[in-house]
Amino acid sequence: MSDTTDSRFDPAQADLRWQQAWDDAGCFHADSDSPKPKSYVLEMFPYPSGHVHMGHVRNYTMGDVLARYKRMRGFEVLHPMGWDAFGMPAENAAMEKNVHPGGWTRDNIAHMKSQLKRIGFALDWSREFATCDPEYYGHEQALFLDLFEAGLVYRKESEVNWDPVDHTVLANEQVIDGKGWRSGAVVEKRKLSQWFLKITQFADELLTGLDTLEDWPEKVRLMQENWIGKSKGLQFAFSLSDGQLVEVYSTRPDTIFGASFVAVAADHPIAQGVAADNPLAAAFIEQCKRGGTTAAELETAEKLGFDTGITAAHPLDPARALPVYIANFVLMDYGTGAVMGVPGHDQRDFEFATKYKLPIIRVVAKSAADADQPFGAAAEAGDGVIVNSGPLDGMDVAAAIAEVIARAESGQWGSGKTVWRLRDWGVSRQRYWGTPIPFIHCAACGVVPVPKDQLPVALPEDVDFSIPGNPLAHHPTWKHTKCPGCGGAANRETDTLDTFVNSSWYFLRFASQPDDQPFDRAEVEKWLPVEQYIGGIEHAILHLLYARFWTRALQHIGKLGFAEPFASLFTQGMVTHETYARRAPDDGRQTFFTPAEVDKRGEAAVLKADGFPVEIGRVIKMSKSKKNVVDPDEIVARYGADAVRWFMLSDSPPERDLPWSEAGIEGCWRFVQRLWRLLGQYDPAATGEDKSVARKTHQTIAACAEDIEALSFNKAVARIYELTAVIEKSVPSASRSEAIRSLLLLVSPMMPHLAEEVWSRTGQGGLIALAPWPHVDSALLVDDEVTIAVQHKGKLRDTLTVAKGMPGAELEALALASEKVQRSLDGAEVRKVIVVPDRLVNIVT
RNA sequence: GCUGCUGUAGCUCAGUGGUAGAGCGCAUCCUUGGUAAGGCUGAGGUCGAGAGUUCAAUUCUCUCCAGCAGCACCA
Repeated sequence: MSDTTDSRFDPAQADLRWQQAWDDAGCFHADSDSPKPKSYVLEMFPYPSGHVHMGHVRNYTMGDVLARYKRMRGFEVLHPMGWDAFGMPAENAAMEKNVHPGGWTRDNIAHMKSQLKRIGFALDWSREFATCDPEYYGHEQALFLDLFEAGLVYRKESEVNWDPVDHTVLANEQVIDGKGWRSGAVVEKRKLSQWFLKITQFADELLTGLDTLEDWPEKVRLMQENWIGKSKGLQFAFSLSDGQLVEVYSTRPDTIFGASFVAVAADHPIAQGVAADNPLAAAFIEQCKRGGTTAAELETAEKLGFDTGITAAHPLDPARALPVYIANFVLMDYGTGAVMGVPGHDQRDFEFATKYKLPIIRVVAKSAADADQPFGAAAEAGDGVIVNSGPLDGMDVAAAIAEVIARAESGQWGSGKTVWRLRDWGVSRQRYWGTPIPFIHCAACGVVPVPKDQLPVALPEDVDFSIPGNPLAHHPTWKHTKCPGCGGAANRETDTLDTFVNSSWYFLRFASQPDDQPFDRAEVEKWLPVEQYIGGIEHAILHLLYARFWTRALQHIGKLGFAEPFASLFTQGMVTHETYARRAPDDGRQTFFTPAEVDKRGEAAVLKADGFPVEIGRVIKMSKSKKNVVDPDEIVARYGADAVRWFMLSDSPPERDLPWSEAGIEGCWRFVQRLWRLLGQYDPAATGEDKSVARKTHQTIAACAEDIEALSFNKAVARIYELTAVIEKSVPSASRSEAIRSLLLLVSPMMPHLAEEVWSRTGQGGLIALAPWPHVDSALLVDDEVTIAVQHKGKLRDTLTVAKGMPGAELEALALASEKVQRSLDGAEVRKVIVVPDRLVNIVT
């Protein structure tokens, strides 16, 4: 019966053979001209750090299962791979190991590619590229020039976040708690001329566009919404006693009659002006600047102010003069850098007013009768009716806001304004290993774009990393060139582009890669938008917002016909592992050990080297510093690609973290072998029907399809376990053989090597990678017999097995006739019987 | 502080207005020619807590508790 003579599946033999067979057959080559419906499955491309880690394996396994499944369903699938190859680590390696960033990156790519191939991913490697390829970044330079012509690129002097360790500028979002996201160094402020992309021009579109992204996680949409940070309010000016004007912004102009002071930021011009001839004010400003910026420090920081002695006239009650303070809690870079203080209805203002004994005026109350209710220990920021506000009294908050804005506009002392938290995207980096910004600085002509026929502006190969700062800037010859305008001597721009620019359009280049332009619009539009994009939640804001912006910008200049690149987004969880450590007895510092150095004995663990116990710590994301990493190469070498792939899909829902464990991978390995034995029993000659097996088979096929389409791989896995158990317990029949064949097809996207091996040994033609998904007989999806629960006093007393659809009256009679039920009733009077057909009978006494 | 997510077997998770499930782990036993293994059987649950709606709530509603994540002097 069995054609599989080997008693065990040997991945070391099979994996490589089938990977070669797929390559030879060109199975995963995506044909842009195919008449089939198209599906673009994309995982976020990796940075070539040198090693594939478990997080990559999980990410790419998910995409791979989906891609293989889609192909089985008759789609022409684009599932590409490439390399996000520019960035700091290559330069760090260059400095530390005295290698060239390009060579280091190329070596890493070669190694990681071989690792990915060993896991058997169904990728179209013919479309592979690295963002450090001059062809790629040359096209990127061309796109950058296009955006420049469209007015979406500009240069301005701005205060920047300077990382003193990396010697580079950081975007706001790359500064975390005042420190560089990569170096961890405390960031300094510097003024530099920088290149910017006008992302703010699309702020509203990027915000409203989120509503169209129904297949994105709610969480990610919310994070982007917060990041864009739209707020509506009134911007207006106070006339000051010294003759100046100060602009303030408020989202609650309805509370304007509750204002009891004006506060400006320490670096506001008014504050600077006061400080110029008041040493006390200058000292206070210095004190503000020393204040910490971490969340914890801000939480506990006391609200502090300095009374400038200046007063501001209230625009709706000119008799009132409000004191003007310099305050440590007002930020210069949001709104106008100055606020009106309304202590009654803003917690910060409340704390400030309490400290400096300023009036706290109630202007919003539960009802008009509560107009003089005293405040408790906090401000009241909620809704209500306006009181103590002259012409606004009796209005609700929304009406009062509209009224104040209308009065400000007609009185010409202010106007309604929308303020965004989002800033333009500073893309200049003072580094070597990035896309050179294609501009030339000419003393006569100014800043001139490099003509497109001179692209790419290629990086020089000979660079010196021994001097701190930008190697491009101190290269002896590279920057010297001729001005395209006047032909005179000129200098190249030595800044390079933020690497997030590289990843803002790579998904377009995967779809179409002509030599003479970045992409062909028609071809891109055949594939895009990406049907399913999969990656880590850490890119929820930066990469995904930039890619959305870039796509919209290209649409804006007529290069694309769609606005959103990723129709559906999935953010997968991390791969985690427990940690093993010992604490030094003197200072309590932890020394961590790798899983390989440790022997687990039940709940405890000992160090192999000395046999003494180690502490088992929390289950956290695999990281080098905690040494809780498992190397995919070793695991694949021991268990083969399929067991690892299976582990990545089973147990945890894909959006949640997946705890790696030795026991887990062992279980997967055993299941691979169990399947091997079962699938080898395929016998096309068997006869006879087994309805329950047939039913289970078709139910599983239908459910697995739904699960895979919803990316609920763990559910599909659970159903495959169930079907496996059912088939194992069945006796030979045609139904059983069909079940085995279906099971083989169901597992083939997840365990492709095992599946090919069985497919070939059981004499089925061709490659299973190209076979269609099994057909579902919908007649077999419903059971024709059902089990009915019989309850009395809320407890189960008996079950009945009856034909599906039996009428309620018959069920009731059968239930009451049950011996077990009669025993439970014990002669009690039946008051009511609830019958739910095909489900249960409940007898109430 | 605000927002979101999650609480079901020892672990990781399915599931449902009506009989509480799977895999792993654990225990007993069998096999020792599928053997760095295979199999039988079994134990194990206040479905986070409380209240409400209902004949019936793990499921629906409300309140609370715990854990995780993101955001945050954003005016």
